[in-house]
Amino acid sequence: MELRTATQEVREASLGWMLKKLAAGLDADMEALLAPLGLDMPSFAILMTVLERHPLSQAGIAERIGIAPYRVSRGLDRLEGLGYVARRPDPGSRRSLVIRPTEDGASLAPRLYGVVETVNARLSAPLSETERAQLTGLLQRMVAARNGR
Amino acid sequence: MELRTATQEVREASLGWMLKKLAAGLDADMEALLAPLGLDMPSFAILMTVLERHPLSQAGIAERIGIAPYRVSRGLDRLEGLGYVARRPDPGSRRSLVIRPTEDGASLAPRLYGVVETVNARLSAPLSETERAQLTGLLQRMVAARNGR
DNA sequence: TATTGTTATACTCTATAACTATA
DNA sequence: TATAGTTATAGAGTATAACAATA
Repeated sequence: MELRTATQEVREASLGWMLKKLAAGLDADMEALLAPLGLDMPSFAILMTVLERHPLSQAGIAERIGIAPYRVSRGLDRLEGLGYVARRPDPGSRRSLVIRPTEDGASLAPRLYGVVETVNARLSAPLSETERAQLTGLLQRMVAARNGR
Repeated sequence: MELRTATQEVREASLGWMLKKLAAGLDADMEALLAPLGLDMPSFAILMTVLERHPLSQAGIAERIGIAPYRVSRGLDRLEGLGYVARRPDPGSRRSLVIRPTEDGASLAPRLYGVVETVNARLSAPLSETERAQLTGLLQRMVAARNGR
């Protein structure tokens, strides 16, 4: 009985368990907010990257986000269908394409940042400003440590 | 240019982005540690629950973990095949089964907690004891707030 | 021969609901 | 009629690698 209670705490109070729980809730929130824009998570990530870093090749997008090229291809199909980005021939190489946002895509930017902010605000609602900054700092160091391995 | 830098920060320094990043790395770590035991994530969650809370029906497991009954069924197939749990008839109802850990399953407990601890230690390696406690407290409140909605 | 981008294929995961047997 | 558990089926998402065009 004592063991059971202890292990219960080990798991449900563990950093990992809470992190996963929060990340799962976050995904659900994101998807709900993105659906009205016609976006899913991959196309959202691609569109954000294009807005931030254009001009980019598809290979460049794949590398930056860390997803496979074929997924960029599909994501761009969707984004192009929605009129948010354009694939244009690269003057420098006929086997490359240059991806840029359209005007519609660029004008969507504020709503996309709005999604990010909404989701983060909801997440950190129970925290004070100070605590939120604290949390951000701690997480940043954890992410940095992970990337550095 | 100014906009681009700003939005870059908005996204990559956002709580959500970091949370997802850390949770993804955690999953990879977990899977790597569980594979040698013959477990995947669902069967691990089920086994932990059985160890903590037995005796349980399958419906009880499903409800506690928050997964569909058919997934419990499949997870138990795996766990039973490994000899970690046993499905026994419920004396009180012939349509119910009582799930209990076998001796092998029970003796696996320390290794399972070890997995949880390893993963959490790795995650919080860049933090001091104080910071880790701080982080745990903040996350607990965030999880509680989410559950309470 | 290597690279860009696309597509076809297969594989895994998940969900829905159909099914058996109990109650 | 409703419930516990299982299974069949279909659907989404993912990865692998084969492909055409270009360098």
